[in-house]
Amino acid sequence: MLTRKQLDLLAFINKRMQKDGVPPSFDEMKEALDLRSKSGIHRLITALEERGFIRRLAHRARAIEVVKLPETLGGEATGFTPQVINGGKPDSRPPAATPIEAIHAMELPVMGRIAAGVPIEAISEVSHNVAVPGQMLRGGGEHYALEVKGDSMIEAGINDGDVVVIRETRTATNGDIVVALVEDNEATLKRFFHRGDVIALEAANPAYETRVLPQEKVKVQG
Amino acid sequence: MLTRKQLDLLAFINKRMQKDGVPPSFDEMKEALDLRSKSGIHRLITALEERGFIRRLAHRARAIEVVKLPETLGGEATGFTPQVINGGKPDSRPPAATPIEAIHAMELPVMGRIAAGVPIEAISEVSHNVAVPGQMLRGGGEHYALEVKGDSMIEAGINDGDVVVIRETRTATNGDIVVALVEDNEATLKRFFHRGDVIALEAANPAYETRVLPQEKVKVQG
DNA sequence: CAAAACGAGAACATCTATAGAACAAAATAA
DNA sequence: TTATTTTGTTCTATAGATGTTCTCGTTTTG
Repeated sequence: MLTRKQLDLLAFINKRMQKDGVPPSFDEMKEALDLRSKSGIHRLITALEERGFIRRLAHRARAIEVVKLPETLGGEATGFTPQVINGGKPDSRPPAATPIEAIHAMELPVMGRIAAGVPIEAISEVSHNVAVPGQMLRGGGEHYALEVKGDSMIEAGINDGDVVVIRETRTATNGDIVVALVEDNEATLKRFFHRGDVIALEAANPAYETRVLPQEKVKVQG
Repeated sequence: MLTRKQLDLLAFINKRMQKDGVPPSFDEMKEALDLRSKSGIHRLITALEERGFIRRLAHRARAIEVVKLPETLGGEATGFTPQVINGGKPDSRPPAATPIEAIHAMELPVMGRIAAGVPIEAISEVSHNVAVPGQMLRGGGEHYALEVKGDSMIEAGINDGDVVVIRETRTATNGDIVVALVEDNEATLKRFFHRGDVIALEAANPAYETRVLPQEKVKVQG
């Protein structure tokens, strides 16, 4: 797939990206490959682009991005034996090279933990961030993330330790799973129901009871 | 992808966002990069926007948002253990050789559906892609995604309709959740146990039985 | 509302970077 | 070996990146 020089160059670019965060210029690549002219680099770059290993923005300085790496540079190194599967079974192994196409994703702050079962103290500080695909952030508004403590929502597919993405809002409709602030000091993750003038917070686990609270004591947070 | 200045500016903006919660003004950026004019900043900002690293509202003060960070600034935090279902041994490949760790998210092909309960036909074609945060992909190797059909793994947090991320491998240790190919024509998602010279595939749902099969009839796929 | 803060962008100069033609030598494949 | 591809070089033309100064609207805020 790649010639020696092309591989060398790709390895160099990749190394520089890892180290500096900035792709090398043609001149720097020239130095690295011990050439006396940038023109050769230009051809190698073109070849790499043509083969899909790098991507570039035309006419932009240093606008190089490594898209995939060949196996020999570390995409895959294990010694598993590729088995031949018969019977018309499509071999579903992904292509040899590792696609690392970046997509639209955002960092969301994990604000702390929230109880899915027993309410714990209200939302506290930011602990760290998680990357979340853009698709999860539809609908506008501010989003944040919480780590779930407890198992009351287990039947809704939310388990202890899961990180949930919350869209900030003050309103909810029946059946929504919401972060509710109860009496201004307990945050809890429950399913929301409006019954007359009270609000029911129901867990998705029979082991927990539904809590019914006066409207004014419940604040929907997300 | 980015030039030095662009990277510096992006890093500065990001830092300020983390610290103050408010993006810096052009003047503040000007100071930070030791320029005498905001105009240069304006151009850098434009370049960053063009490359998709920041997003802006035109004609709004400080209306800058960092959308993504290049690998090297990787705010990629720790702690979050994603519910990645992958079979296979821990992988000790050096980070530098594993580019996918550095990427925030990538598209994985959903290769089809897999039975968590009753085995269905083996893995078939690519249906679509899903975005997966880079953190789920650590450990090197090839990854792909499968949509889960059935509910046998429900107690492991894997429900009907979930999309699981699979890391391709041929080996597994006891207790791993694996995609197993049984008798070359049924793919199934189960917990893997090696018992003497037979292999047990156990569902995480009491309603399903553990299947015990001769070693040679089971092939671990991921 | 009005002053202060802020952002958009034109114009100019300087330096760096990329594009690519042209030709020769070396490596590889047929 | 011959044909083809890959490499190495030199040179030139264009274009991008950056720094600077100034001007002109808009937005924020007291």
